[in-house]
Amino acid sequence: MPASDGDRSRPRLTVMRDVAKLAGVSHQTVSRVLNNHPNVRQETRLRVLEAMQSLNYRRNLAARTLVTRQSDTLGIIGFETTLFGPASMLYAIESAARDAGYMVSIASVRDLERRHVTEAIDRLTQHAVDGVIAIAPKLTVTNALAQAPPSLCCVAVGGAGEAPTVGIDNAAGARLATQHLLDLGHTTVHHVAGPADWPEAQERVEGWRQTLYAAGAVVPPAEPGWWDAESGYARGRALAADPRVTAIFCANDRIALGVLRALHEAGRRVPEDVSIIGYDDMPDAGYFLPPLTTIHQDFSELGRRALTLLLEHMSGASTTHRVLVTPNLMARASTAPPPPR
Amino acid sequence: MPASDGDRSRPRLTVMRDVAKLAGVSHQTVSRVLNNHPNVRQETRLRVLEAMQSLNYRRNLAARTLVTRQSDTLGIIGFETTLFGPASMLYAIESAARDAGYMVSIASVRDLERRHVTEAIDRLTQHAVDGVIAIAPKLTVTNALAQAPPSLCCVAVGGAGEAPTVGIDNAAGARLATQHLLDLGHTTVHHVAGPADWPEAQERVEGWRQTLYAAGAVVPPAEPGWWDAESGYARGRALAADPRVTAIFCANDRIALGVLRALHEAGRRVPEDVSIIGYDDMPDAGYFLPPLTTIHQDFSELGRRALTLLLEHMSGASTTHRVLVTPNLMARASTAPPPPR
DNA sequence: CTGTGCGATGTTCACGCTCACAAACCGACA
DNA sequence: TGTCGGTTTGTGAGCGTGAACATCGCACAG
Repeated sequence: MPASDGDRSRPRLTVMRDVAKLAGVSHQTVSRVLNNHPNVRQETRLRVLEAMQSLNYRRNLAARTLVTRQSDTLGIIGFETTLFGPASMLYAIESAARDAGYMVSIASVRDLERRHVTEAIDRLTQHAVDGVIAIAPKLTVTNALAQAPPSLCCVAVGGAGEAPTVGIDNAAGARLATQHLLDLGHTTVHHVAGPADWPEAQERVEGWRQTLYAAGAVVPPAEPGWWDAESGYARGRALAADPRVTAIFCANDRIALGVLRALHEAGRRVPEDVSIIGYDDMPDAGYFLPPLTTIHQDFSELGRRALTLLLEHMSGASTTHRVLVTPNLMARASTAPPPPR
Repeated sequence: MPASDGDRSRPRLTVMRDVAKLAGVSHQTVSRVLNNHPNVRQETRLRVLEAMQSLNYRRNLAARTLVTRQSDTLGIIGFETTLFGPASMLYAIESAARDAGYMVSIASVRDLERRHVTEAIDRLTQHAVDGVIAIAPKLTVTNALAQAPPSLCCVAVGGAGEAPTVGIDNAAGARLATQHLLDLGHTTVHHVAGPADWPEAQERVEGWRQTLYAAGAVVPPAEPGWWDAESGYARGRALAADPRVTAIFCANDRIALGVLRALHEAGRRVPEDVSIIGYDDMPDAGYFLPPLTTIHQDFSELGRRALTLLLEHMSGASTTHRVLVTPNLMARASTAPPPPR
């Protein structure tokens, strides 16, 4: 003989109706309590809350999403998230999102071909995210973002382009770095740049160039490279061989590490012979040989700002297009006045 | 006068019924096509697919989740994901998950108090994830995991504990490192350990100790510290002051960086006077001064294994409890035979 | 010619929730 | 006492999908 029906294969989880029955109200009242609707008598509310607690009730978000069409979930499009910068942004965004009551889904992109970005947006859309933040250091991304369905709010972090953007003020950081070296007495500053197709790298080049120009200093050529120590080492060797080089601004700390090694091998001391300044203030930059002067960026602030901007756009309350976070200088031992000539 | 009803506030998105109508079938047939049900005539299938394409139909996953109780989403509990190791694991897991058709939601944990971990599990549960992978370098996490609702499959990455675990074989890595130094002729090897409450750090201590013991070498004391260069620097100064120290195994590369600096300041050359070996092979370890010999870990492999294990457990096909990935040695310039006495 | 079995398709219901609307209730005031 | 404005609560419908069951057509054996 069959047992009482209803307990088939599925475990039969606690739903609103159960809470309602226990509290002696309708399911709608439970819903009201859950959504903090004002028109619920205090006593009723308490009874419902108690019932929820004793049944260990959790509302089914899928059902909620089905009817409200919003998921309280944000999508993040990630790129190169094993690097310190992007990883920090990711973390910062996630933290801010959580504090704002959002869940975060992540869609990493192996390379920045537009196709892959579009596909990532697609996956996120299908999972009904309410908005998207893209860690988007290249133009392809921000532009692909602009082509997302108009109902989907997107914000780009880092880089530049058509979509609303939040970023570190790279030009300002580069100016800070360059000016610091000029102020120490160097007649000019060399630059080891990042990749040419990354806006962040270009903005740093720009800030560096402007500062030199404004100071009436010679602007040496700056050939681009990749973001790693290997690239810094390769170009550092060339710079080390040139005795006129007394100050080098590196597009990031990893590049600086490579340059440091190249100078060391060439027998040029830092900072006595050559001053080096990096960018990022990655962990342990203070323990390089010598400790690296660098530009510090507040990634948590960046994440918070990105989230705020996204929420503003989602609620239609803002049309701000670009938000910049100001970086600051961390002076350490790798910079000093130039050697007496 | 009111316009035709149905187009109220909400944009009225394309649903199965629309596709069905266009293809001249019932919505259920559309559902069958979508789920690759075998019993659909080829011709019908094509007609439906065509209709889906022309309407740009995407199925509503919330509705699907509501009825199937599964979301094709995995949860990741992240800790310290701005560090290289965890960030790499995160990325690797996400990649593997995507290839397996899963979306990934992330819940970062600021600190590893059990309370916070439980809370993270809670958030993920509420969002109906099908399973959880925790980046869990401390016991609190794996144990909290074991307390998750039994219906929720959890796998821990890194560390050890009650839940099924995937990790790098830290003891093996430590043996590799220690043996490498012994083989070079050092009479014993000192160790700068990681935090005492991190299993990964303890396993490294254990592997180091075993190797020394097996070789009949003196086992020096190894006081624990944190994972960063500052900690390495502090303990490096003490070691640098002891002329008997000729070989140091550091629990990770960042610690090694700090030790390197301490030795440098004390005027002890690496590797001529002292050999140093790290752990992690973080990016640019090959550009330290000197390039760091270290233990390399394959994080992608780790991520893939973690996902595989989780899926196996979810399908009930496996009871494997612990999976280990073998690390290998990256010999670079920071290790050499001891100085002649 | 009828019955049987199977593949292809349609019908109906349930998933758990929110929304719109209706009903009940309460005090106030003419 | 009746009506009115407001608050509190209940009822029913519908969100888009998948599962169970019903139906239909057809081939083939008896």
